[in-house]
Amino acid sequence: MQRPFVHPPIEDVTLEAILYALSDPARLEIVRKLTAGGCPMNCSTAAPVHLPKSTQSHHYQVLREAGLIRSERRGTEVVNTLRCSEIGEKFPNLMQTILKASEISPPRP
Amino acid sequence: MQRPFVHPPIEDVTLEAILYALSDPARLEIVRKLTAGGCPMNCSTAAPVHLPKSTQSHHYQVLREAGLIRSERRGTEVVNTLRCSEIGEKFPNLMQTILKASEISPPRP
DNA sequence: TCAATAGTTCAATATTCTTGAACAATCGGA
DNA sequence: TCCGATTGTTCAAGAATATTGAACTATTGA
Repeated sequence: MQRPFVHPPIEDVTLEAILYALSDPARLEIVRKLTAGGCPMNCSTAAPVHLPKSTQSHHYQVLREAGLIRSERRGTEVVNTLRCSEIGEKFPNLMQTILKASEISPPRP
Repeated sequence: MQRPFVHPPIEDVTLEAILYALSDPARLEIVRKLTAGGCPMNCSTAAPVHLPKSTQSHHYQVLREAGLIRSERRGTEVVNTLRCSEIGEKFPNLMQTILKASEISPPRP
């Protein structure tokens, strides 16, 4: 049996959990795609392609539990949406500023 | 022999490392104190009192390696300063917005 | 009914965190 | 100068998390 998705109410969403969720490159990329593509977007579309699907699934769980995304099953797929407005109300400018910062060129390899 | 502190050049400072460093409540509190107190500030002053000192030392190392603080030995103490201007130039508004968000009331226990 | 699709769950390994204990460096006073 | 106090670092071991292959679930379409 597959467990239903759990989404924390916005009151329980913490800055620390958001920062932690976004501190992983794969998760940050997912959120960037969800923002850019104009949510919603399903898992396989938003996730970096090179990761195993069990790892991807884990990353979505972290994002969900941090309160950043909302996930809904649509048939065989899962559709994810950013919880933009709720987060924007609780933490003004946070997502915009972080996403803007994520456009800065990363250090050379 | 005690190793000298290593501070990454600002080009090597990544958003991910900053977010990760700030995702820990103790480290976020340290940075908040450094900001509020008008840096510089030594370790024992800035760190949450309830943590073992080896843990505190570890948190300063994470902050240092993320590029958030600069540490200098002054006699028996270590003085830490936020690398405000450098970070502010590379990631505009990032620190201000995160620190502002950190003032939001956390969820009830 | 069956195969394909899209994810989830589990379990094992790998990595990272936390912290007590020992150590290092500096300072101030006797 | 020697000693003890102060500040913090380093090490090592156990605790906690992350990663991922493999098995499984649910849904859809033929």
